[in-house]
This record gives sequence, C-alpha cells and structure tokens, in this order.
Amino acid sequence: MTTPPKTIHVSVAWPYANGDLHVGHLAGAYLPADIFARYHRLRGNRVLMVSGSDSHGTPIMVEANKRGMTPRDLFERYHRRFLETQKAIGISYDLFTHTDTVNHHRISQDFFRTLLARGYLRLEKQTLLYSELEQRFLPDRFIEGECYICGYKDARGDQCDNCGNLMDPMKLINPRSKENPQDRLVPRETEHYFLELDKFQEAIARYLDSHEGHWRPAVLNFSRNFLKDVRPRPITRDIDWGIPIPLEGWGEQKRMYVWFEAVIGYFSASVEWAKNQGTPDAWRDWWYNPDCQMYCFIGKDNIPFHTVIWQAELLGVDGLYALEGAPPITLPYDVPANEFMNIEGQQFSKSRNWAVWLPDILRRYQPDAIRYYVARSFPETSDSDFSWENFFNSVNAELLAAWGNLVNRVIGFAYKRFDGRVPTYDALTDADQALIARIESGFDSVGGLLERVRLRDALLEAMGLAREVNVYLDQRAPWKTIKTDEQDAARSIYTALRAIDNLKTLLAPFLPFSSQQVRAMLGYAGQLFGEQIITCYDEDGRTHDALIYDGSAAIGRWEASQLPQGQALREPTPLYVKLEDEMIATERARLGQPREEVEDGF
RNA sequence: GGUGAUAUAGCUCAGCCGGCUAGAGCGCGGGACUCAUAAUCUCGAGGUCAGUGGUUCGAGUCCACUUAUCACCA
Repeated sequence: MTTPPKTIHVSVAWPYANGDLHVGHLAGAYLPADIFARYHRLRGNRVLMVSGSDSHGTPIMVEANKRGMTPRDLFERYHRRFLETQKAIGISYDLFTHTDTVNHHRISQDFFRTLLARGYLRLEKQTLLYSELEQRFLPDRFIEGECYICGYKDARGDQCDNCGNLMDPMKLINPRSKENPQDRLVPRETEHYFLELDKFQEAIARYLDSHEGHWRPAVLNFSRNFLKDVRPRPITRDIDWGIPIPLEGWGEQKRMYVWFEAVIGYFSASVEWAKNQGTPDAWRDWWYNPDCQMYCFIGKDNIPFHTVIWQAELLGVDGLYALEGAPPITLPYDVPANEFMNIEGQQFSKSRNWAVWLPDILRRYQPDAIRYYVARSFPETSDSDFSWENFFNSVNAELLAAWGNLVNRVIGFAYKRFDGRVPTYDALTDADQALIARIESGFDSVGGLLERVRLRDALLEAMGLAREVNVYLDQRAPWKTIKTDEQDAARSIYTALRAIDNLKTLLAPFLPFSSQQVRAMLGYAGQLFGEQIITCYDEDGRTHDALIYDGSAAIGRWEASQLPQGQALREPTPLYVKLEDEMIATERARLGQPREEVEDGF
C-alpha cells in the first residue's frame, strides 16, 4: 500500500519587498504552494519549500526614493513584515530568506561566472540615457517623457499610462528625469552581458514536450509561444543597487538584472536551508536527484521566467557544485501558474489602494477563514474575484455552516451525552460502514486532485464529503434514537466522529489551524504539522531574519482514522467566528481609501 | 500590432478526446427536523452555454470571424 517517499521541491515566487502582501499574492502563489507542501508532508514525502523577499530591482529603488529611505532599509522593513504575515496565515516555508544574503550573492555570481565561462553570455554595446546630474544611467522607471505612440506628455520610461504601450525610453520625445526635471539626459554608450537564451531553444522545446501531459494548457501554450522567438536578454544593467558583477572593472555602476538573480533564489535558498540545518550537502537531494519533483508556484505574469528562462539558466550551469558522477541538475517538473485575483471586480492597484492587505485582514479574520475563501476562489483556470460579500457568504454558509457546525454538533453531542468520550458500540450498521468507507475514499479522490495541483477542486471535494456526513446524521438522527436505543445512537455518533476525524485530515492542507483544533477536541495529543519560527542567521557578522518550518514534532498522516472507542474528548468550542453582514459595507468602504500600515504584530 | 488565455444560472465556478433532457456550491421560494454558531436535511424555481457563420446524423464541447476582459511580447 505505502509508496516510497517522494522528493518534492516547492519553489515559491519571491515577492518584491516594497510593500505589504495582499490577497493577490496569497491566491497567486503562496497559499497554493503551502497547501501542496502540507499535503506532501502528510503523505510522508520529503518536502523542501523555499522562497524569500526580493530585495533588489527598480520597484524597491523607486519606493525607497519616494520615502527618502535607502533601498536596504525599505526592503528590510517589508521583509520583516512578510515574515510576520506569512507566519500568521500559516505559509509553511522550510526557509523564507531574502536575496541580499552573502549566500545568494555568492551563488548568483557563480551562476554568472559559469555561464560566462561556458560561452552563454555575450557582451554587447547599447546606447542608454545617462544623467549628467546624477552621473549615472537612469533605469527606465526613473525616466519620463512624451509618448512616441499616442503623444501623452507624461509617459513613464517603461510604459505609457495613457495608451498602455510599453516604452523604449530611448524613443521618448524630450525624455527627462522623474526626480530632477532640470537634469540633462544624454544618450551614452554602455556595455552589457546578454544571456543567449536562443542557444537553449531546442533543449527547452524538448523539455516542454516532455511535460505536455501534466502542465496546465495555458502555461504550456504560452511557454511554447514565448520560446519560438526567444532572443538574448540583458542580465546586467546600469544601477547601483543589486548584486555586483564578479568581473574586474564592473564593480561600481553595474549590477545583475533582478530577473536573472531572483530565480536563482530557489537554488540558493535550498543551499542556505541545508547549511542552516547543519547538513550542508542536503540540498543536493533536491537539485541533483533524478527523482526530485520540483514545482514552481507563481502568478501568470511570471510564466516565461519559470518555464523558459530559469530552465536556460539551470541548463547553462548544470553540474555547478555537483559531486562526482552526479545526475543532471533538476528542472521544474511543473509550473502550476495561477491567474490573477481581482478585488470587487477591479484589478489590484497599489497606488489607488485597491487591495486587500494581509496584515490588515489578519487582524480581523481567522487565518483559516481567509485561507478557505481564497482557496475556494483560486484563479486556477481564469482570473477570479475577491468580493467581501462572497467572502462573508462562503465563510458563514460553507465553512462554518457545513463543516464547523458539523464538528461542533457531533463532538458536542458526544461530549454531553456520552460522558465526554468517544462512544463505545457493539457493531456498526451497513449505513455506518458505508459512510466511513465513503469518507475514506477522500484520501484517494482529494489526494489525487491535490497531486495534480487542482487545489480548488480538492477543497470542494472534501467539503462535499463533509456535507454527506450532515445527510447521514439527518437519516440516523441520534438525537432521536438516544431516547429509545442508546446503542444505536452510540453507533451513529461514533461513525460521525470518525468521519470528522478523517475529514479534518482531508482539510488539513487547507485549514491547518482548525484541523489541529479538531484533532485536539477528538482527544488526540500532538501536532498535525510542525512549528513555524522566525529566526535570525549570521553570515560572518551580517545577519538576516528568516521564517522556517520545524517539522520534527509533526505526526499528521494522510491516512484513515482509527478513532479508538472510549477516547476522552475535549469540550468543543466553535471553530469559526460567524461574520456579521453589516461589516461587508465597512470592508468595501476601505477600498480605495488611504491606508495606514499598522506597526505592531498580530 | 502579434501571441496565448478567458467569456456557461442572481453570484462563484464544473463540464476531459463532440451524444446533456446543460451541472455543483452559494443566494432565492416551499417543506421537514431540533443534536448544533437559526446551523442541518429535503423539494423547487432560475440558463436561446458572449455574438455571427461553418463542419457534422448530432456542438458549451471542433473551425472561422466579431465583441469584451486579462497576460506576455513588440
């Protein structure tokens, strides 16, 4: 019956640390990744789930500039908040680090050196706009000018807000610096390294073909299309915040492009995790192991970086840090990219504050309530919508009414009428055995959907099973039979308790907090999952905070309940808080209003 | 402009290689029950499957075009 443990790598998109996390982040990548990772841990598989804050890139610089902070102070502020937020909502990273570690810099530079040595990098001259005032090349986003397509006066260097077209800053009419309008921008020649993606075209086409069966069609089609006319892409830029280029004379004004080094974080964070664990070679079990299955959880805007570009980087450095006779480096097995989650019918917008921020809602709602609604609304096949009315509805009418109430009524009944214990019965009826078998079938059906990363369907399947227990109870009516035939009530309550015991396991990847509560109320000791810990690591005097997962005390298993008769229960308390409809309007009214970032934790 | 995706009940979505009298949950209306956070169970009303044209004995399901939304590329 038991299959040998699988080796699963869960690579999760790295959030830019220039603002708080919102439900879009959660729906797009973090919650799917966590559900998937928790399921595989319950299955007894070896899971390594890593991510971290993206501390580089122009979004960080732009925001830091706006606030008069250094990029480092800015990203450290949000990194810290990311740790708190993700701990509170239960995103169980084995390591959530950031890209400004000594380790990540070293590994990214080794990627660069290896690619250069193997002839995958090409040096090219480019003409870009140079600021005479600041004595540097300005990133696209620091440039404004007149749009050469629609004539809009204040087009940004990367995109025109009026016509939506992407901009080539060199073509802008009367380009000027966003910061200093009196600054003079002059075209000047500069040199950059380009990653020759076209050299990997055939290998990646074969790679895509080999995964045709199980990838989401949208992801596969998109990637093939992107690959068709893939061309060399600059991996360095004129900027002073980022990872230095490890070459003579490239130290001062040039850094790696963030798209190049951020994905390397999946690799470097695995290496860091291994080192932090005191098993510095352990990362090879994922990265040089032909049996490892690697999943990248990302949003759709990130698809080409994780289905083509990251593969090119990995193929280009294959063998890096490998031991003698190692198998080829691991490429992602699947990239289950999600679409976007809109808010009340409109696209997320940071500038308009059209967003549902996680630190804010975690102060008002239970983490499992948020997880439930977001998971049942995952944008797995197309964009989905977060609406407060639907959130309240789903929590009250589904999570609370169908599941929370089931747990409460059954454990409550047993607690009151059977002496605070799991009832003892003589023999179960056919109906009882049929229900147990039906619920146990969920380990295959829900598990199968989870393995295929159809998480929304998996959740709905598990909830459907919970409903069947309500139907069963209605038919067996222990509240009636207990008056005439206590033994029959004992059978049906035992059966329902055992169904609940199974269901809490089936729901545990989605609802880890309340599943743990159910486990405790059923009288079990111990934890389904491990501990999430915020800790600090020291790299030769330079420290960084991280969120980690310690699974050593976790005893949860994806297997059928053997609930013992007579086991002492704990007095049940309701799992979920009922949400008051009046609050819907209050929540809606917050959208689009100025927001204050509250400083304290949760 | 190019490429890809999405458009199915009031809401959120399922409908794989064409055979459905079009499904689920929520919401709504009637009934039952009372163990339970007025929760649960049951019955029911609700859709010309974005539009137009085509292939086929037969099309939400395949093809073409159109419209709308989204992403990426230029």
